[in-house]
Amino acid sequence: MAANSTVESIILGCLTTHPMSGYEIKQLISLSTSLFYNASYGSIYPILKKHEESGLVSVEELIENGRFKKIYHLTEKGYSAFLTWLEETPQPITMRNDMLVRLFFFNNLTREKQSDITRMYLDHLRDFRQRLENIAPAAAAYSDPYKEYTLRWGKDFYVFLIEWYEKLLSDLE
Amino acid sequence: MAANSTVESIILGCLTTHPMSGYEIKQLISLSTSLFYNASYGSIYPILKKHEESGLVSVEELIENGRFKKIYHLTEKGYSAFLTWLEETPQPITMRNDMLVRLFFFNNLTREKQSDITRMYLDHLRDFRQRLENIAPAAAAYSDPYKEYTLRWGKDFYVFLIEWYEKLLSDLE
DNA sequence: AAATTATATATCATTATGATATATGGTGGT
DNA sequence: ACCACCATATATCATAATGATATATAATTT
Repeated sequence: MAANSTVESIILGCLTTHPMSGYEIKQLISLSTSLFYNASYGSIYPILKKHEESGLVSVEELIENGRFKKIYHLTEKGYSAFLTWLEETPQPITMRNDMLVRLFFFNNLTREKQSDITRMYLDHLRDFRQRLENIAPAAAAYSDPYKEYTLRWGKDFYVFLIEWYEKLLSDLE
Repeated sequence: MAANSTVESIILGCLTTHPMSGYEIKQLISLSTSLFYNASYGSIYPILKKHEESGLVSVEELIENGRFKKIYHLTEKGYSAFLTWLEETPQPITMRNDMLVRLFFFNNLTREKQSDITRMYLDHLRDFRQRLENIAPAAAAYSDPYKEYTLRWGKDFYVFLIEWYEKLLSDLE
């Protein structure tokens, strides 16, 4: 019923595999969806509290190795709300692409500084792409083809970006 | 001097071409950078006030056709702060990609619903791409190659997305 | 003449980030 | 054995940004 936001739904989605703590949800998001949709502790903990109040999750409080811990379980109502969200029309992409803003105003820089910035950015893109390649084997162990698809998207996107800025750099020189 | 944020710098960047009102800045952003970096009135007006207090812009208040209006001028200090920001290392991309979150959790849907959502999304992408093609002639009139580059990036990105989801759809079917 | 759209500024509740605070358990080095 | 550091774990807060709404007038369309 509840018209959940995307972050609210990601949290429910994480809990579909197994019950976990807020900390583990954050870890999972960082390793998987963060490339295309991130969430901070400052979002996650308040949303978990809200989900509890709405009955979408239930909380199991326990002490593990002497450490206090809250394990969140997805309720039937929570899974139903998640499915309702999942079937909705996807929202358009929004992004914060700092490099493109700089390119937009490149006419204020010398040709040399333009090339410097583009080269620096290409280094970052190549580095990031390599990190995505490195986590590929771990993701393959998921045995969920859709998790692999989203990782594939990330790699394809960074290949697109690298080729695009390589072309830009050669145009500048 | 001032460690400006990207939105703060976009506003300064807009004023490098000619003095304009907050309303005109918003219009300009919507037509140009919004694809890769958007800003709302709720950001723009408070930032303009802040820029005025920092001496990065000066304000000219006037009445045009009986309507009250504030025209913001970039000061030398403002242009200098803009250049300082422009030469900094670009920040990594962050995005909100709702469709990829749904794909990440596609295992919770029937094959038919998966295809429906993907097809709907492809319609949206094709529509959006067409709108980008339509504004191309207007942007060409800028006579600034870097403005054209960023528009080119937008079009290339949407071509990438359309091809990617066409492939996904054929995999699903 | 009426309705709608465009111009123009401003604020507000809500959402989200990034940083910080607090605390304990485990690991590695000397 | 001790210390430093890192991982686990929850929580809050100032700051930032959105999307909506309020207000007002001019211009355009019906």
